[in-house]
This record gives sequence, C-alpha cells and structure tokens, in this order.
Amino acid sequence: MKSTIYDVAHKAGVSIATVSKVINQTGRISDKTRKLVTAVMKEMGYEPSMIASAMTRKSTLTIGVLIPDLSNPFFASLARSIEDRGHHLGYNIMICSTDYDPDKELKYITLLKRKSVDGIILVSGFEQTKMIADLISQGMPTVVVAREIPSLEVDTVSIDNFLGGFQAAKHLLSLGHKKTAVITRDLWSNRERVRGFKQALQEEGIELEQDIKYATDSSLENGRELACQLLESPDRPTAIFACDDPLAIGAVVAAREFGLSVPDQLSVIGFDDTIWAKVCFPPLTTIAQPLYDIGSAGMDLLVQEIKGQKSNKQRIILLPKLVIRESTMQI
Amino acid sequence: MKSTIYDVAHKAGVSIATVSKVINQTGRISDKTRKLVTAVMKEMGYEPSMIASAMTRKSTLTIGVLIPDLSNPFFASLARSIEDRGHHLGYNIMICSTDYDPDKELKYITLLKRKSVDGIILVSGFEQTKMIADLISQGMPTVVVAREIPSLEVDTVSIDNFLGGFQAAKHLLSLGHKKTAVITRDLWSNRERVRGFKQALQEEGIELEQDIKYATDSSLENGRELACQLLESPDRPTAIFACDDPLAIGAVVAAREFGLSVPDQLSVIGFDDTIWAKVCFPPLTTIAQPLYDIGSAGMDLLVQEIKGQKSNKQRIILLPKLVIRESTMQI
DNA sequence: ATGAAAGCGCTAACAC
DNA sequence: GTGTTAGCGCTTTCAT
Repeated sequence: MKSTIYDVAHKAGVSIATVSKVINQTGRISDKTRKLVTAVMKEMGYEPSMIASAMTRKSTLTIGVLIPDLSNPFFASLARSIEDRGHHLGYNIMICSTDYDPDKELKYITLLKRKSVDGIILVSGFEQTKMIADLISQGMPTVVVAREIPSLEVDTVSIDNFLGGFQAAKHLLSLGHKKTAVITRDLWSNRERVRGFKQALQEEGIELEQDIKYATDSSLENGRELACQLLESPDRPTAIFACDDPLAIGAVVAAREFGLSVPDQLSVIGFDDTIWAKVCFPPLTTIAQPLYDIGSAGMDLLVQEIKGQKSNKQRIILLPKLVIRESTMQI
Repeated sequence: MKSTIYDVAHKAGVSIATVSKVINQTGRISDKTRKLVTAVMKEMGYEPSMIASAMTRKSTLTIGVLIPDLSNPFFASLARSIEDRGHHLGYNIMICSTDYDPDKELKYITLLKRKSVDGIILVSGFEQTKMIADLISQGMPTVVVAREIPSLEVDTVSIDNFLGGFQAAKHLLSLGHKKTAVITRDLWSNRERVRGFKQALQEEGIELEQDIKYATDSSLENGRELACQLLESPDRPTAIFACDDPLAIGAVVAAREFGLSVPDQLSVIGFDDTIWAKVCFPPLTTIAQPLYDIGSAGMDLLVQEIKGQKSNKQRIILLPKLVIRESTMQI
C-alpha cells in the first residue's frame, strides 16, 4: 500500500501538520525535525498525493491543451513547446486531439473542467467561438494560440498572417514573377495570408485574378491536384504560393508530372516551415512561423492569468519570417 | 463559485448520495428523481469533480506517457494513437517528453506517481531499466512500447526489428544488389535491424564487411556525412540501408552531391515510414512500422493491467512491412 | 515550533 | 428508493 502523510507522521513521531509543513516548506519547523521528517519520507519512499492536495489547495498544476491533431508535425512542435514551457513553470499538460470536430472540442472541454485543470490552451480550430466565450465567462483561464478571434476578449498568441502573405509575394516579385497563383484552404489564417499576398501584388499594380484554388484539406495530394489545374492552363503561372507546406509540396510534385523543373520553370513558396519544408526536394522556400515562441508565449500568458498576475487580456502577435531555400528562383 | 454536489442536492431537495447515484448510474433511483436531479444539474451547469471522486475511488482515469520527443513525427504519431485508444477507453493522457534524458525520465515518473496516474506507458528510451523495474515492483501498471527489454518481466509492444532488417536486405538482394552498406545509430532496436540485414545477406553468401557507419543522432545531416564517407570510396556500394528515415534521406542528399542519381545509380532504403518517407524526393522505399497498432495495443494492454483483467505479462510483437517507393531499383 | 481539527467534494457502506 | 455517515490524503487556521 502506498504510504500516506499519516504513515510518515507516525513513523517520525510528529503530527501530519508538521509533515505537511516540511513538504511545502511553509510555517516554521526546527532544523532538527525537518531533517528527521525528510529522512523518514525518503526511507518510506513517500510521495505526497497531488490529488489530495488539489482538493484543498484548488490547483492541479495541470493544463489542458486542445489541439487539432497531434500527429501533424506542425501541431506536435507547438505542443512540445507548450509542454516545455509548462514543465518549466511547474505544470503538466493533458493533450486532446480534436480533429477540428466541434463535438470533440466540447467533449474534451467538459472533461478538462471535470478534471479541474488550472487552465486551457486552445490551439487553432474552434470555428464556434461560443464555446470559448463560455469557458471564459465561467472563469476558466484560457489562452488561444495560432488562431485569432477578433470578436472575443481573450488572451491570444498568433502570428501576423497578413504580413506572411505579403512577404511571400514580395519575395516572388523580387524574383521577377508577375504571373502568380495561390493554393489555399479556406481558414481564417489563410484568408489573411492571401489578403497580404494580394496586397503586395496590388502595390505593384498586379491583380491576382481567378488564380486562387481552394483545397478541402491540407494534403500533398490535394495540393497536387489543384496545382495540376493551374499548370495545364496555357497561360500558366510562373510561381505558386501555397498557404501551407504540404500543399506546396503537392505543387512541386505536380510540376514534376508536367515535366517542369522547380525552381527553374516554376517557383513554389510554402508557409509554416514545418519539417516537410526541409526534407523535400528541392528544399522549400517558405514563410516560417516562430513555433517555439508561440507555444512558450501562450503558456506564459496562461500561467500569468492563472496566478492573477494580469488584469488585462492581451494579444501577442509574433512575426513570420521568409526562409529562402531552393524552390524559388529568378525568372 | 463552481457548484458542488451539495448545491445540486440542496436545490433538488434530495441527499448527496442520491445525486451521486444518478451521476454514476449506480444504486436504484426512481425515474422521477433521476430526471429531477439531471435537470437541476444541467440547470446549474454542474460538473462533477473528478479529482474529488479520484480521492475515494482511487482512480484518476489518466495515463502518463513518457516519450523521447513529441516534436519528432514518429513519436507524435505514436502518441496520437495512444491518445485515441485511451480516450476510447475513457482515459486521458499526460505526455512528458524526456529527450532520452534519464534525469527527466526519473523526474517525470515521480511527478506522475504524485499525480496518481492509473498507469504509465513508456515509449522507447530508458537505457536504465532499473527505473522500469522499480515502477513495476511498486505496483504501477506499466507498459513498454517501441522498445524491447528482454531482461524484464513487463508488458511490451514492439515490432520485429530483426525481420525488418531482413526484409530490407531481401528487397535489395532481389534487385540484384551485392555491394551494400549500412548507416545506423547504436540503439537496441537498430542492432536488431542490422542483425537481420546481415543475416539475409549471409544466406546469400554475402558478407557485410566494414561498411557499417554509426551516426550519433538521427538527423538528415548526420546521414549525409556518413553516406559521403561511403560514396567517396572507389569501391562504393550500390545500395544503402539506413536504420531510420532521416538518415536515409541524408544518404539521398549525399548521393545528389556526388552527382549520383537515386535510384538509378544508388538505391536507398530507410526504416519507420514516417511522414518524411512520403514527402522526400524520390519517395523513400522503407520498412514501415504499424504505428497505429503499436500505440493502440499498448494502451489496451495497460488498461487490461489496470483493471486486473490479466494475470500474466505479455509481449506483443507486431510485424514491419516493406513499402516500395522510388528510392530503390534493379541494379 | 508543533499539533488538533475542520474541511475540500465525492463515494460507498449501511440504515431506514 | 433514499438518506446518513465515515472516510479518501492533504492544507490550513488556530491553539498551545
């Protein structure tokens, strides 16, 4: 049987209050008894039960993380940075993959509330913002990461997607590309990316006509298909901006099928700078998100909120960065 | 303030025992009161505290997962399958990335014990098996996944690495390759892979001489370096077996630098079939691990152990599978 | 400097 | 069918 604070107290010949104090380093304990109790605890292999302490202290030191899909490298990296920063601050994380499914989102939120997590980090997803609003109104410390919710007063960490799209276009323009196309998925963040992309073109007097293709999911296959549609046009683009890396790689594959060399005959630029971008061939020019900082900042924000060190909500906007590799080239 | 079972009982005009019974669907409750209580709970937005129930029931319905690195796609996928199966069975998971660091491993195990997780899944890592032995002797339900521990009586789910290596060699042999080389990292699983590889060669009377290169970590860069060493030899191999995908991709990159085309002039075969294998160019022939089944089986085993439905430990060995893509070719 | 005792929110006997 | 009550292992006043 696991030993309890009573066992320790008994064996050390002191009260449980005393043991509790040496565990938590609170109150005043003589050096002598502290050493005694510490020794006894070690000897018995005693580990204080955090669930019992959570009962009284009202803090579990665990954070719930709702994330679309842990097996997606982008989210996995984000989760890792959240985890790291959390552990650094004394928190464990409980990860729940939602697959962008509102039912799962709700189910997990309920579960996390029952488990009395100290706070929740919402990563991406959440097309229904009502759930978030409810959470907050119930007093659950909540931070939204990698997703902007303009209409809600909530702590947020995200990147400037508009700027990212803008940078992508600027890069292509600087290489002399005039005829560009876009492959995207209709998500909030991507809409901003496309908006930024268009903006940069417009500043040069270039219009992006109908050359926007919409993917239904973020997959290499989907990217390939849409890129094929773009490439079979007689007036095909010389450069493609894909709103995430898998779609971009799909475009590269499509080019290969059309006998077009990337980057010589077609430039491709992605977004996110996930593991894919480094490993594919040619290595992908892409817009990098500072993933580690995003997760870290999100956790910091949450912990401040939990500890009540912060009376105002805030939005932290980090900046994306162009990473030039080998999939883009002077025309 | 969050409402408690007392609030509900009071408002419904019943005792807390009754409320508890309707929550857990135990005992006998008249239809009428059940409906009444249910209504009141909903009205108050009451969520039973699992931490309070964990106190008495002695089960937190959470599982600790120790894993080397969540940001590695291989582990992330594994984690996802563990998570999925866990949720299916009513458990949440608490993920801890250990970076193969024994100190972290120990620290997290201690933490998980304090948090009273119902069981622990150990993924890979754990060069010190003593920690595992201790865990088990303390009665913590424990399952080891993606790692074999021949000397320990512990539930295990792993793959037949020997067979995987064997399959890799057979494939290369069938393509007519006689002069092969290996890039590996000195881990238990890889030793088996190499052993299987050699075995298949020997059966054809071929010896693998000194052509085994050892990487210090599993990275594209490391694979590239070692492959370069192999390729600059006048008597260079016609095929390379790398013990994981990143190393294999490194080899592909090296070949490119030497002006050798893959697969025409050099065949490369990897191991694991991670996301990398599908996305690189050329797509990698590799030995696939049934990741989803591994995680799933691990969780099943653990839950059986927790529920005491199983008196004997077992080892589940799943079989790897050759996936032929475009990085290998008839000589 | 140390201890006694009252909870924290819930479950599970057991009584009615 | 429903209620009473004794814990679960710990923290935290409040005495001493």
